[in-house]
Amino acid sequence: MALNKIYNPGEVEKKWFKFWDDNDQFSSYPNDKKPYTIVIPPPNVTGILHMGHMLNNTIQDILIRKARLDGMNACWVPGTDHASIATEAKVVNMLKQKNIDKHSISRTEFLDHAWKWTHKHGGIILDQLKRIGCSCDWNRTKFTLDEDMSESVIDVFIKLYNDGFIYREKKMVNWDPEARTTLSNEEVNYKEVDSTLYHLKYPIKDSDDFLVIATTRPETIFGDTAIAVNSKDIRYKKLIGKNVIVPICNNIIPIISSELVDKEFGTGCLKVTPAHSETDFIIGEQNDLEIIDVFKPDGTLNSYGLHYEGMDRFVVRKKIVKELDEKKLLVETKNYKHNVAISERTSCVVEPKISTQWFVKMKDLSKPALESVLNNEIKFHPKKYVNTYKYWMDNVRDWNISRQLYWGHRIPVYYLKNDSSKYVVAKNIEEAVLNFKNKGINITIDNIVQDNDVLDTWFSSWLWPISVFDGVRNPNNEEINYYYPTSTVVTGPDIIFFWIARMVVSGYMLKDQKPFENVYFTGIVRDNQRRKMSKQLGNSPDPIELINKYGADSVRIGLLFSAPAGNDLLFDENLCVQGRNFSNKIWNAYRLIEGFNISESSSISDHSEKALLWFENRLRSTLKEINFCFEKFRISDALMLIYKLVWDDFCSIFLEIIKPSSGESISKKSVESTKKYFSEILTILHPFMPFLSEELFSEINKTNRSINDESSWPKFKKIDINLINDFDHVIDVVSNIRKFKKTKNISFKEEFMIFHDNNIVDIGFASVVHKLTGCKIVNTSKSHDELTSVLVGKYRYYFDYKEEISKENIKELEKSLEYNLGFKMIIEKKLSNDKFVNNAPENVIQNERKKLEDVVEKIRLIKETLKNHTN
RNA sequence: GGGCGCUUAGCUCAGUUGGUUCAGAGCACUUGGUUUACACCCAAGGGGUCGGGGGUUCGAAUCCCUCAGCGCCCACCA
Repeated sequence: MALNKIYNPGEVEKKWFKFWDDNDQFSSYPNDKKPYTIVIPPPNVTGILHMGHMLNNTIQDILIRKARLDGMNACWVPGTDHASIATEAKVVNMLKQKNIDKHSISRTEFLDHAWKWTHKHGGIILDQLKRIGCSCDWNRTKFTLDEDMSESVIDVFIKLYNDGFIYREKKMVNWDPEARTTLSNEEVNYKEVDSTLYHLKYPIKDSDDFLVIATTRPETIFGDTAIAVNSKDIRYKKLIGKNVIVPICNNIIPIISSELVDKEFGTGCLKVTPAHSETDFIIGEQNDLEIIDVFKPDGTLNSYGLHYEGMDRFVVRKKIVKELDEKKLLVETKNYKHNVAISERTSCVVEPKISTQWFVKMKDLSKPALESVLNNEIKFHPKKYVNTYKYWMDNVRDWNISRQLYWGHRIPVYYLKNDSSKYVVAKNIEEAVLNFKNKGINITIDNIVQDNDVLDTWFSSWLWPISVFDGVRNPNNEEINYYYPTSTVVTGPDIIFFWIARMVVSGYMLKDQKPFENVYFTGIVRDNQRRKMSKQLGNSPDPIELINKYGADSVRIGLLFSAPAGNDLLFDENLCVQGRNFSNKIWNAYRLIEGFNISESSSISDHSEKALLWFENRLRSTLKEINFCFEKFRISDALMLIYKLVWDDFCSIFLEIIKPSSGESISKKSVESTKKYFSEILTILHPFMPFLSEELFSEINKTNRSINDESSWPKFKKIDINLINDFDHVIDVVSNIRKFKKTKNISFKEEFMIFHDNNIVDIGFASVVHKLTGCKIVNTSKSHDELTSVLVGKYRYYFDYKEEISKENIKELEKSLEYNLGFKMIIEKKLSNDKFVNNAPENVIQNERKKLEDVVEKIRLIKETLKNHTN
């Protein structure tokens, strides 16, 4: 059957994924082999694949497939995350389009919609991961809201509460008015914006005088409960204790002193709004001020806002400035740059708010987690992120884990209906009744109510490496004991605090063991202008479309061609083209090998035999480097080594040498050995290009089994150094002859004789060189004196060339002589320098001496040649 | 404001302990080429004061200081 000139990945990929799946190739069970475990960073259940996923999961697949070939029990656990706030936002939007307001329906109704949504859109991403070729143990697929996973989450909450690590407190928290929930500090980003600093007059009571305060938030004046000045500020010292009248609402509030006020900022007077600023809250506590919250949960003003009630905070800001201006209470406005808190999920401006929430005490829990990273028990790749990690751990703050959402794990706390200050923590409502009873409160189910809030998504994610093996509920089951700690986790540095740090904390907390040995941080995928990929810019390609266009293998390696760990990746579709070209190159190598006309009788030629040995050495030495790269998690370097091994060494040199001339046959032994090497190459290639390698491996070996069954990662054997030098020498000669022909303007086809006095002719040198240069090489019977001679590179060639050596050639030689003389002087100078001879290491001095000898010899040869031709 | 990191060819990046093999790779580019695996190919070629300046050393892309530019993280003053 004639093979297509171009590799066609579509059918091949479908066929092999089905094969892997049908044969349960990626299933893993505890056995006596060494485990290699990766838990997937679970993508959002309703998400779709983007380039970041593609990169991240390709790397995981490479590591897993490599481990599998290394003979380990490779287990990659897939799954999805319920992504509480993100998914809830999507469902809310969907409902909005149907004209349904989330707050007009019950919790149960909402959850109904959410589950329907999840069932409809969920799991798409898992199928997309299969298209990439991900060799997960698909039977293990988990979802963070699965019953067992949820139970684990609740168990951990209860355990932490009982151990005193979870508490409930009224604190200043971040409030997302759009999602109407609190956020953890990690979910808030800051963005610099151009804003305005308003200077407002506050009349002093029983006086004609007034104070001027500076604020960016005039809409919060209804919550002002004091004006604070610095006690050292002589301007205002005598006013402390007096009262001022808040504009518009006419509240009477005191002027107090606080060290927290910066004299230099604004006017030196701070309006204190304890409900809406962290600093103000502290000042409020110190001075026992009233806390007036002026906002409703959705960010509109409540009844404290008087005639502004029900209007949005930003609308009110504009209107109130206008009103103040009309009342001549606006002194001036100044342009001002400052940072605004933005919700990571909804991108709306976060409001500081006083609220009662559940928190995890992090300080003590973090201690072992910090140590394990600092003492390299857990290794970060690249290392630089250790610093980031350390800083966060050193300054870790308590973790707000409650969210005012429906979609998630509901907080297992039960309150008395008529007195919410009395509560118990329990697995379910029946247990809650019992727990109340133990506290001496006898009530029935009807009198208690469960906390309405759910837990932060990350409160389930941080258990992931343990809970997927059921290690929370059954701490000593066979699976957790076998697979935990896991080997490597692959993720982006953006979730180092959200996820990585917390997994380490929970690992030590629950298992007294690290959760993983290595953390591989990928970079962010950007476009070729360094812009982040985004839907708005339209610069984010759909990985599935790319796969359809180029094939999964090509996109995989295309992404990896420029992705060192931790560096951002600048994606360009041309990388996929390069990947596709590489796929095709390999495909055509296969076509060549498959099309050989094999002769049963002929014995292997000298040069083929030599080439085979040379390539074997080349393969081994490259393999050594590749293994080193894998140890260091230098995945793209490993790929580049294979790329060059295949393209340059195997195709351009090895195959060119052994392939017979047209119509001629090739020895059976050559073909068999070639196929053996090709199989090994395919095996090494397999983690990177699983589909193509499987296809060609099965074709070349006439098997219908997988690489994983038939082959293993090739062993590194000792290299024959002499052989490499020997053959590399041939390649040097070839390249020099090509260079020479170029300078002499001799076409490839034009044959001429080269006489070489090197004894390597007997290893098939002549025919190899002929094949690669078109030059015929003969052992000369003439004495060298009779021939023209030229130095090309570091070799000396004797040519029986029609043309006499020209004046130009002589010029070149003279130039070379000058250069070498100059070089000789430098070395001589160096060697006569006492400082150098006394201080430089012996081997360096020896090298310099050797260099000098070489140059002297070179000069001698040039002089000789010049003499021959001037005579 | 605090911290971390980066600056090497047109682009993306290697460069481990300062020393032969250090100025490299891939891509892009230029030139030439279809000889039956592959034009998704082959061959050849151009290119860089290693961000600037100073220092240590016999010797610096590599170590130190300094300046400039860029990126990231953390905190966040109304």
